[in-house]
Order: sequence, then structure tokens, then C-alpha cells
Amino acid sequence: MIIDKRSMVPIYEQIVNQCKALISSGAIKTGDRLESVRSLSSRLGINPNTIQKAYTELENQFICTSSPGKGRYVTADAKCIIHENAKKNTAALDSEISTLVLCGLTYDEIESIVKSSYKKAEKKTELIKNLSGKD
Amino acid sequence: MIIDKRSMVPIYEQIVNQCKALISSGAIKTGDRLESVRSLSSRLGINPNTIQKAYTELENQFICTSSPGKGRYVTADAKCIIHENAKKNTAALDSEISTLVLCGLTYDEIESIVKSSYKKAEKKTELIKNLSGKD
Amino acid sequence: MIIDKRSMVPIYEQIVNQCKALISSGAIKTGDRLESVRSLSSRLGINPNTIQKAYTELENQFICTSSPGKGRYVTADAKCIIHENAKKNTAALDSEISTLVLCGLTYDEIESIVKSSYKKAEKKTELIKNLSGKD
Amino acid sequence: MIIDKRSMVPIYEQIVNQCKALISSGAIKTGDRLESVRSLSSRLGINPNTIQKAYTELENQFICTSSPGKGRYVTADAKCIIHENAKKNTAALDSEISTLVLCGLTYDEIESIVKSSYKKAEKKTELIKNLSGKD
DNA sequence: GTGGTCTAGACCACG
DNA sequence: GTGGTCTAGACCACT
Repeated sequence: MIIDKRSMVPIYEQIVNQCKALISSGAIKTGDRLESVRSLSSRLGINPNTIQKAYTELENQFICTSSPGKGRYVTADAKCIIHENAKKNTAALDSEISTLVLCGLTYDEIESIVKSSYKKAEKKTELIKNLSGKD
Repeated sequence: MIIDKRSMVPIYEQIVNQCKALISSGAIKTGDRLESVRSLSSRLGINPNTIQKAYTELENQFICTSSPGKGRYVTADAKCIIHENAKKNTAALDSEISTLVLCGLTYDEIESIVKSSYKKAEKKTELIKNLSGKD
Repeated sequence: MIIDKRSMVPIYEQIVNQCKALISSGAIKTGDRLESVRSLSSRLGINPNTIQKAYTELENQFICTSSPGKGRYVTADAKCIIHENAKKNTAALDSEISTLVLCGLTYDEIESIVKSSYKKAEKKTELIKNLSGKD
Repeated sequence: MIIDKRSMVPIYEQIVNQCKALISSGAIKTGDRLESVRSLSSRLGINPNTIQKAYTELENQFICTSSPGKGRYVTADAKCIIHENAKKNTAALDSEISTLVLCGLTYDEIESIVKSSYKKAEKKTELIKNLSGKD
């Protein structure tokens, strides 16, 4: 995982997103065990509470389930849930697009920005996938 | 203006955005006087300090200037500044798009969501414009 | 007079400064009558209260005296008082220089800025003097 | 830090200036954590909001960045930015020098005042630096 | 009346 | 614990 402590995106949310990415890309599969809170915490140098919060969020979205004493395991529907939830939760994107439109940008200008953002995102996704071995 | 006190977007930022929208759409023009802190405060039922913060932000972006005892006035370049700044600040959009890509969405899926967001934003912009008379 | 309503310097202070300049340069002399509040007010398009405040300040510094019903007249020592007061009131300059020193500027850098400021000020002084005929 | 509550300079601006001084002098370095809002607030006996405003100003100038939950950190370019900004913002100094010129002071008189101001400023800078240990 | 500053005290999200 | 936001109410300088 790649955690940017300076990012505006909360650390716990970065972890949630990258866990989703690893599952979505197939690097982690249904039934696999997620790295333990303590292990991930010490590896990333991040407070265990923060990892805990991220994992709890994943559980709330039924992406993993916890077996006390054993660990956390990826559910069967995880990949599908991730994909569907992403399509539904457009509130943040709505808000960003809205800001641009309010500032007078045309659809073409916005589409061009989105394309550029998409390319950046593709590269980032590659990076995370490639690191997934050590993950 | 339309303020949603329950929104995740801070009230002062909503005010900043809508002021930009009113200027961008031409409802408020270069040299026009912005509604006073106290007046807008009492009309929206929002604390004067919050309005002050929003207006200070507009000043920092050189969208308006203040003359103590007189009021705040829209600068000559305001419209242009608003448009250019919006194009530059793509960090938030990058982050949102990135989340979607990480969750496995294709470019087409994202484009479709963006289109839908754009339509919503257009309607919202119309609303704010139309209310500007009563503003 | 040249009044910049957008300036950070309060209007009444601009008037005080320019009155001092006109006296200092000899455009207005000891015993001369200052333009009336109403006349100056309508000529500059500025609120009479603001002119009043400026003239009161000049009186407090013994630069002029008021004869109710007659007008305001420049005192004998005016020129001297203006020059001496300017030398004494270094608080504002101290504060500005202090800011620059705190930011790590050397004396040479500051002197260079002061020189540049001085040249601008000379030009402005010329402007005000030349306009003093219509004043 | 040394805060003068009676000064004409707003408290938040005094804090901004002294933070810049501490960074400029090397007492606080790139990557260092600034004292927390609450801590500085209680130590100086000043309202947290005022500290917050000062720190926000430092962020706007890209002198520090904030990580909610962690603290504020000095950016890499901070020292450079402080120095450059100080050189650019000559408006206030222009205005002060202009006042002196309008009052009939010669360049030599002004230079002498500036020298005296510079010496005062040097002493003040020393004071702030020396206190930085206890800061 | 206007904007600018400050205090006091509260709530939230983040780590 | 940290920073971010908001409310309530006050005082000041300027027009």
C-alpha cells in the first residue's frame, strides 16, 4: 500500500480504498485473509486505531467479515459490492462537478479534466497492483 | 442563495461557491457591491463570522476587495479568476476519479456518472441564478 | 487632491496627509484658509463627516485652527510641526521594517526597497503639488 | 513568542510574523511540527480561534501544511517563500515612506529613520530567537 | 451602517 | 490529543 500522510484524504479512507483496489484487481480474492491490524499497522507505521477504523468500514460494507481470534476474511460478493457501491456513491463527485459548473466551466472543459484525472488514476492503480506482492 | 446546513460541505464554502456562481453567471457584475456581512447573515440565519470567513476567502482569491465602512466590491478580473482557478484545482476531482478507478470502474462507466452529475449541476446552477433576483 | 477609495489607508488619513503635503510644499501658506468642509466634500464626492474628521485631526496637531463661522486657518508653525511630527512618528515604519527583518531581509535589501519606495513617493508628491492649483 | 495585546498590529498578525521569524532564523526548520493550536493558545493566554486564524494564514502562504489529528508541519520551501514574499509586499512600506516624503522629509532624513528602525528590529529579532528555546 | 478583530465555548472528524 | 468549523456576542475603526 501507498499511504500519503499529507493527503487531504483521511488515512483510514486511503486504506479502505486501497483494500478495495486490491480486491477489485484480484490481488486479494474471496476467502483470503486480510493482513492483521497489528501487522499492517507496524508495516505502514500508522496508528493501529486507524487501521481498525478502516477494517471496520470494510466490514460495514460487507466486504469482509471478522472471526474474533482468527482474522478478517474477504466475502464472496466483495468484488461485486465494491463495484456497485462505487457507482452509487456519486455524492462527492456530484459536489465536485457542481463546483466546476458553478464556476462557469463547459461540459467539454470538465470532460477534458476528467480524462486527465482518469489517466493519473490508471497509473496509480498500476502502482498499487504491482506493490501487492509485498502487501 | 441556497444553504444546506446538513451538507458535508462547510457553510462558508457553500457561500464562496455560490458567490462565484452568481459572478460567473453574470448575476453579479464587476464593480457591484456584495451584500453586507450582517445583511446576508440575518437573511440566511447564519452567524456573521461564517459569512465573514467566506468573504475573506473571496478576497484572498482577488475576487472582491473590501472598503471598511463602505462594503465589498467585485474586482474587474473576478469572472476570469474564478474560471481559471476552477480549471487548475483538480486535486479533489483527481481523488474522486481515482477512487472510482480503484474500485474497478471503466472509463465509460465514469463518463456516464460524470454526465449525470453534470446534468444535476446544471439544474442547481439554474436554481441559484433564478434566486439571484430575490438575493 | 487625489483620493483612492480602495486604498488600505483610511480616506480621512489620506486627506490629512495631503493637506500636510500642500502646506509642506508651500502650496498652502500660514494664515491661508482651508477649503470648507462642504466644498471639499462635494468636490471629492466624499462624506462630509470624513472631511470633518480629517480637519479635526489637523486641529489636534495644531496645524490649523478653527474660527466658528469663518473657517479654518493654517497656523504659523504648521510647516515646522508637520516636519517634526513626521520624524517622531516612526512607530508604523518601525513595524514595517521589523516585519522585513523578521523575514530575513538584510539591511541592503531593505535599503533598496526604501529607495524604490522613495522614488514612487516623489512622483506622487509632484502630482499632488501640480494639482494644488485646482485645490 | 512576545505578544503585545495593546499593539495596533492584530494579534493573529503578530503570531504570523513571529512564526515566520522563527522559521527564517532557523529556530524552526523544514518538517518541524508547529506548536498545537490549543497549546500555544493556553501558553500565550490567547483564544484558540485567533491562533487558528494565524496558522490558517501561514497555510495560505504555503509556509506550513496541516494534518488533522496530527498537527501542522513546516513546508520545504517555507524559508524561501517567507523571504520572497517579504520582498514583494512593499505596499505598506511605500505608504509609510510616502507619508514622510509628503511631510517634507529628505531622503537622508528618511534613511536615518530607517537605520534606526533597523537597529530596533534587529534587537527584537534577537529577543524572539532567544525565546524560541522556551517556545 | 460597514468591515475587521477578538473572545468564549461548542461540536465534529481524525489519529 | 490534533485541526476544522460554527455560533454567540462583543468592541473597534471607518463612512
